[in-house]
Amino acid sequence: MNLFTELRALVIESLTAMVSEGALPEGLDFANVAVEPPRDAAHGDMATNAAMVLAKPAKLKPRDIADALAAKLAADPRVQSAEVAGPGFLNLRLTAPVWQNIVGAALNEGVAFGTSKMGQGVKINVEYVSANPTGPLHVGHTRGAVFGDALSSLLAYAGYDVTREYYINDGGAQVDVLARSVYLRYLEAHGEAVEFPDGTYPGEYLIEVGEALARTYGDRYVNQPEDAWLEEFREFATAAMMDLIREDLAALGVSMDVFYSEKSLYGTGQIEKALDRLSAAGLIYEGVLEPPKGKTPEDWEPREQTLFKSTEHGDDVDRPVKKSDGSWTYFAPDIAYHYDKIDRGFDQLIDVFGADHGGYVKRMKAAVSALSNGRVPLDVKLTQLVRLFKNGEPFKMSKRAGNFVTLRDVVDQVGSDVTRFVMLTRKNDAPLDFDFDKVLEQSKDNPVFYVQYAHARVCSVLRKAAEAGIKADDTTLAAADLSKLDHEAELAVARKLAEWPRLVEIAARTHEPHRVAFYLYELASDFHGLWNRGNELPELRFLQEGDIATSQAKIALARAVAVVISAGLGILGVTPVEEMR
RNA sequence: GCACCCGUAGCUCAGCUGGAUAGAGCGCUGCCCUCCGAAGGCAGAGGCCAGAGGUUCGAAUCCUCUCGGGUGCGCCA
Repeated sequence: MNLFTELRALVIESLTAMVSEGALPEGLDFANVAVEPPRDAAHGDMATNAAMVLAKPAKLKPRDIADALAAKLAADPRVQSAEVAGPGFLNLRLTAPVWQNIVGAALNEGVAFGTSKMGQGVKINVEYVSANPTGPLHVGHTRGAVFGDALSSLLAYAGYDVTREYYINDGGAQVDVLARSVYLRYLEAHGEAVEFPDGTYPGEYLIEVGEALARTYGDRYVNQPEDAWLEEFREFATAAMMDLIREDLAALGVSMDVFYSEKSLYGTGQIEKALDRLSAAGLIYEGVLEPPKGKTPEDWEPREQTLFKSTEHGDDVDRPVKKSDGSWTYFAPDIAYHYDKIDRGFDQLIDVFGADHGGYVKRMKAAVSALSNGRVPLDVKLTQLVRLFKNGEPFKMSKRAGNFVTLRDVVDQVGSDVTRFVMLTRKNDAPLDFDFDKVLEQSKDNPVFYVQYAHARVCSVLRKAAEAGIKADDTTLAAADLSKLDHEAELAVARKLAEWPRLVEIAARTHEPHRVAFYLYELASDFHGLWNRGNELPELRFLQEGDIATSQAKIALARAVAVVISAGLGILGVTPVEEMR
């Protein structure tokens, strides 16, 4: 239940009535009429820009429209007052029952309070992580994983039909490198001394893969030429790495709906099919690319290649789909992969990439635009790097994986919940500082703790209520006499709760799950503020001795806060705690 | 050279399809708390939103340019 949507409907209804009464001309477009919380709470509960937006097309003064609209709105039982202010804003104050009902709605609807029909069941595919299957996930992947997962949950909460997908890059040269690397570990398992030349993966995580190969194949491939074992080792190692990656993801609480293999695109005609499609649109040609100005590679020489005319769809230069030896570039299977997503009927696509793939965005959008005739929008979200700290010092770790900090290193140290929350308290395109000590600190300075503490406090109230023999299940609380929530400080918290459904829609529309984390922090802050005021004003305490009805109303408010925190943390993939330890 | 992202308080960062006097935390200053709701609380100072133009009723937000930082730029994915 989105109160802002409801009030906007009231405003539109009133405007429509004004048109039929002749107070406004026919044919006005109300699309830009908004009902939002004012920046300054002193202005009221909600504000609408209707008069300012309509003044020009209606050829009327903003204040005249505002005055007439105010009179209409004031007649609604939900509206306590409607005042014209500033350049033509209409500030609304709503009656206390409106806010009290929000508390009841949160309790009745539970964590579904805040779900939206905005998505209308639109099929949306979110591709994230998609790390090469050559080793364990590192910190950069962790951020992408958390972001993609939270975004997916957010979109599902907002009414979209979401598919979470991982693209396995198992078709390129890097899996051959992987195979050669495990071959060395395989030899090592047979007691040979090996060295890892440049261009191989020296990480210790391959030792057990080599041992497993030794168990499976015995010494059959020792001192055999590469073409004898390469394919088998590649399959084996890739499968092992994907198992590893799945475990890493599971440790973070991420589970994918689809793992899509790049390799599965080869030899099935799918790549050809996608390129034929582009070709039919006249977007494939043989040509020679100009060298990039200012940074010409040493070995640059003009070369004719098969090119995709991505410039027709917004890219800066056309992009090659075939290498000079006639094999596909990495871009070709990616085109086919995205074509397949379109084929599977997705209405919208989202790709989550690391920031180092930023240069890839335009060509991918161009491909999707061309392949879907502009029907399917692709949004590419780039996640910036994570800087690790410990005690304020830059942090490096490098034993198991070679030279990078793994997802496991992070999750094992601070836990999945903390990792996820911290990584979502920053916009995806802003770099993130992650301090192993600070994120575990139990103080107000730590947003993770602060939000969890608010939830725990509510649980504490519920435990105390039980001890006092006060019935406080959600059904009972929802039916409590909420009109007893009449203190301004309590209504302020209810107002914050009313923002939740609206925030969900904004965050989903902008594909920005960090907004959820910031909202939860604000809600927790308001709740802690109310709690603290109970120190000075005993009547604001949640348990009122000897007054069960009032206690239940106040507990209802607290519980509603916990419900929304649970819902929000659920989107972020964080478990709300019942007590702090 | 070109493209993309970023530039907001001393620091780290929010800021809604453009809305009113630009917010939060940390730090700083002051006050309060002698355990029973203080793993603190209240208040205050602190800003040319990198800069300059433009769009309009109105710009941190949209457009153009400049400066500064990051990332990327044909047979690596």
